[in-house]
Amino acid sequence: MPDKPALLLHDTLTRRPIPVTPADGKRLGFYGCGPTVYGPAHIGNFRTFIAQDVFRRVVELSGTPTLHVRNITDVDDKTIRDSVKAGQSLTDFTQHWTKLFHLDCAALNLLSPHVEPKATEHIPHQIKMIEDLIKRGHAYKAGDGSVYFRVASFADYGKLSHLEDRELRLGAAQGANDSDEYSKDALADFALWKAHKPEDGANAWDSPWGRGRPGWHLECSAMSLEYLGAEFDLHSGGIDLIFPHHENEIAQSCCATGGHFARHWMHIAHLMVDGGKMSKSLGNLYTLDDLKQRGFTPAEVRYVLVSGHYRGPLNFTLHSLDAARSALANLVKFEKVLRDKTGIMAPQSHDEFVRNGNAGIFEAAWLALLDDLNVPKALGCVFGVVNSTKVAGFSAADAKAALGSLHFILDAIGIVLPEIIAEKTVTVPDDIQQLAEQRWVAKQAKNWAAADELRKKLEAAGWVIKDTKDGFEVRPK
RNA sequence: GGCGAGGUAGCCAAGUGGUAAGGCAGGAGUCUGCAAAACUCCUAUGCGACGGUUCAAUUCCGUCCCUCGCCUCCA
Repeated sequence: MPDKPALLLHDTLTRRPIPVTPADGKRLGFYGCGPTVYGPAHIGNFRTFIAQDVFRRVVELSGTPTLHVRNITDVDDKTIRDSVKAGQSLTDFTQHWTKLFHLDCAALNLLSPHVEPKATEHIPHQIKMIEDLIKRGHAYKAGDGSVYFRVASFADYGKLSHLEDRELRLGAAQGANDSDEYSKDALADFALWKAHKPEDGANAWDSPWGRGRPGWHLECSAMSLEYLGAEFDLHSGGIDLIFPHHENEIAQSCCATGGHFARHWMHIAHLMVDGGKMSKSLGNLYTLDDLKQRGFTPAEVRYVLVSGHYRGPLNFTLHSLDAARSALANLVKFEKVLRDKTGIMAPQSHDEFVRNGNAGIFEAAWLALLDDLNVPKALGCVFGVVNSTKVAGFSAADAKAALGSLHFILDAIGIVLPEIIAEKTVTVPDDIQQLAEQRWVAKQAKNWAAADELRKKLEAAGWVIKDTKDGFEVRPK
């Protein structure tokens, strides 16, 4: 592949754009922190997963295969608490929400990770890592049977989040009585293994330190090691995970393996709603189902979530979904005009266009994607091309090339055009059809008053008439 | 208090040391009996405020105001 430009991606650690390349020169291994499955994921969660999805698509379309690992967190305080509340086993409870998560992912056109490991299925891996950390002097067992990571033992701690002298701040940040933390040597130390507590119920595993369960951060370290190795190409997640989650992962992994862990860090900014933060109490925390119930499609939701740069906050509003619908409709129209020009009547397989595709007339949009995944700029470029392209002068071959390029760029962003509305068959009730025909007759007779009267009647019934060259169409309003 | 992100038209949102992409919404026109569609065109002397550097700043620097995130288990 001659001089394919690599994706330039901002790196959280060095705070500058760095070309994304696989260390082994073949396949790019990356880990994305997945959901904690204790309820429906909200659109803020999906903003992150969609950004990771676009990342993967761009890398793959630029010619580099990926190995995508995204975990399922199926054991932590909340999953335990809520499964107990629901009277279900932890497994049943988390499987339920995992299933729903997968449905949402599919609806939003997210590529499935190649590996999707669950925390509960990697307890031995996590125990092994704790043992290594104790052996190397980075962890210690506390009086209550919990095991903690000794932050002071890792000189690079804080490098990712750029937090300095954290110890000094901890007094202020720490709640007055945190009974969970009494046995730690230092406030900054964090749990690798949490000793069993009564409220954990049956959710405990045997370990060299007694029954208990792994700490949250550990699963990602253990599972990334298992599937990607001690060092891998990129790690990503929501911006809020920088500290402490990713900082702790780095500490654990580097100290346990002696490797350097992730080479590149990508973090996605938060989604805001109506100019403010999303929160349950404000009633502005939307799930995909919420929006579907309001009549919006997952494609529209994806369009909105992708329409702001991943490193900046994005303001979500219901109105933006309306805007997305119109914008998508315009893309559909453009696509149809091109398709008509090619003479291809039936919708072709999306893959067929993409497979041999290249950015072509959408080169500028593709370059925007390669420059730190600038999707909003790319979309601007796409519409610029759509507006300025005179398809009328195209040959069938031109149209086919343009069609392939359009699908290539849309595929990179993960946009799937909705079914063309005009092609949907709608059953028109007989009485409506009759009225429409009466109007047509009146129109032919140039009886405008009667024709308009009938049009009004139809509109009142919820139907709209559109005259065409040599006939008319009746459609639901 | 520390670290970070951001404040660009009615709404959403790119971008640049040389005079503001794109989407939505809105407006005008052509064409249609009307309507729809289609096509054409228009819509920020302005980029939070105030200073500074510069021939030139929305873009660089400084101060300030506001919003949002993180500061031990929130994407």
